Amino acid sequence: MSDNGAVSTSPAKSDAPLPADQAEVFARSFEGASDLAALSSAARRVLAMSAALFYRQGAAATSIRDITRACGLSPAALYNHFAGKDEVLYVLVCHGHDRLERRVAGALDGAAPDPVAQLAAFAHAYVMGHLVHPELAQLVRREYLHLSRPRYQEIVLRRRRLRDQLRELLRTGAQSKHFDLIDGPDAGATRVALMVLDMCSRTSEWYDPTRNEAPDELADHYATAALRLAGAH
Amino acid sequence: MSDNGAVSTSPAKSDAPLPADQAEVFARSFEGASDLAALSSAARRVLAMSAALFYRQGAAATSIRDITRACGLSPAALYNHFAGKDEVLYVLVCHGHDRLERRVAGALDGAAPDPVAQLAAFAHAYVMGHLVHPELAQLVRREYLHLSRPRYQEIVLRRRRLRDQLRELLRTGAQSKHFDLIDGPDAGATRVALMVLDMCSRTSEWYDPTRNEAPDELADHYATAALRLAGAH
DNA sequence: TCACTATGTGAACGAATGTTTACCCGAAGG
DNA sequence: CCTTCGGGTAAACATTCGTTCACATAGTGA
Repeated sequence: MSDNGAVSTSPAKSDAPLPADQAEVFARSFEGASDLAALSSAARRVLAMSAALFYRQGAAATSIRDITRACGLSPAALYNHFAGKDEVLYVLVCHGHDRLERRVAGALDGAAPDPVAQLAAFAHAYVMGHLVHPELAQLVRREYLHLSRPRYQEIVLRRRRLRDQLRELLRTGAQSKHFDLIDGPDAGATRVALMVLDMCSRTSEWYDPTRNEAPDELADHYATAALRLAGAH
Repeated sequence: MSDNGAVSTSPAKSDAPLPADQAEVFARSFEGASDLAALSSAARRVLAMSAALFYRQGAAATSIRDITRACGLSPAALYNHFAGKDEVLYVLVCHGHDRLERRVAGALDGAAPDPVAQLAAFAHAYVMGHLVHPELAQLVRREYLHLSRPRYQEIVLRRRRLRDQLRELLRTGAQSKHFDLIDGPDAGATRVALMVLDMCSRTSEWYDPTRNEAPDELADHYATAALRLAGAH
């Protein structure tokens, strides 16, 4: 159980924006994406509309006919651009992961090399990655579970890599006494890594730009929270 | 985005236990449930099998025929016990919430009245509620989003109540200087409440009783982590 | 001009969906 | 003994699903 009750931007609401409007929100997140640059404009429209519908009602409840109807196309037209629904979802999920991973890597590169600064940079970037396009983050997180088996496993690996990166950061930082993890450096690093990732990633579920502070302000709070969790000094 | 990569008990795996075996796991969580006591044994079998299948492949991807076939029944038999699939899911989700809410309320009652003890008790009970039957917790959390509109809203309210309880606890504790919240007592309480709930509730996603420590040991760690987040002294 | 490719269409495919209907049986109660 | 009824069935309901097929149209490069 769990969400939290902080439901503001929640799915399947009657007062939610129309799919067409929301599709544009997703389309904006496509700008400058290397993987998506090769796609035709029609394919990108299908992708954006799929994202809006997947976000609104879940990929399982969204039919190909839903997608193509919203695009003003016939169902068969989708197959000119994608092999099927699973591939559409896969492209979206990959896009979301690309964004996040690039952002985190960039932040770690740009920060001072000491563990405390690195942890703060990681948490900050990780939260930012969930707040600049919260809808995309939610979509990815909820729907990657329903990918076909091989694609699902590929995504699991990508997620695991990110977690291992954070855990290693915490472990070495604990050994050099920059952190005071609740448990030892080993078990503690794993646990705290999960705490930080879980806590930060959920921000996309309730974040509402009209009611909450600016993304980087909120990300600052989460970065200092991560330092508290790690017992940084 | 977000899960974390700590996927151990994850859904839709080929090496996952058979639905029949897993149904028994869910059935064990039904014991002593007041709401479910009135149900016939056949209804409980349907419920347990539904839980196993919902957990394994999602409620949207589980057909009534799937459920009844696994129970050795005809599709029509389900309608002797439930109004439809939505009601089956609703009963399961309510059951999960009942368990958690009762556990948290009991823990708060049994703990010392000072804010620090209350917060620790809340976090401990909240984590325990997610670890004694992690499958049920995962099921509830993933699938309540797909309930019919009115039932979905009812569940949202129940979740919000729990969050408000924790926020109030943090707010008054901050005013009495027991906590040092990152922000002021107001904005800080909301934020820290979300951090604690989000962090704790995700435990059910990766917890594996064969690889991790005992539930109450892990809950202890999360309780002290919550105290760190709140800046308790 | 001609072939080609990209992008679209309508119609159909078989399979699966949630649900309803009419019917059946075995046990409990008067 | 006969009725009632909870719990079960088979069969059919109208939809919807993802996908494929044969075909149309438009622009492009040779």
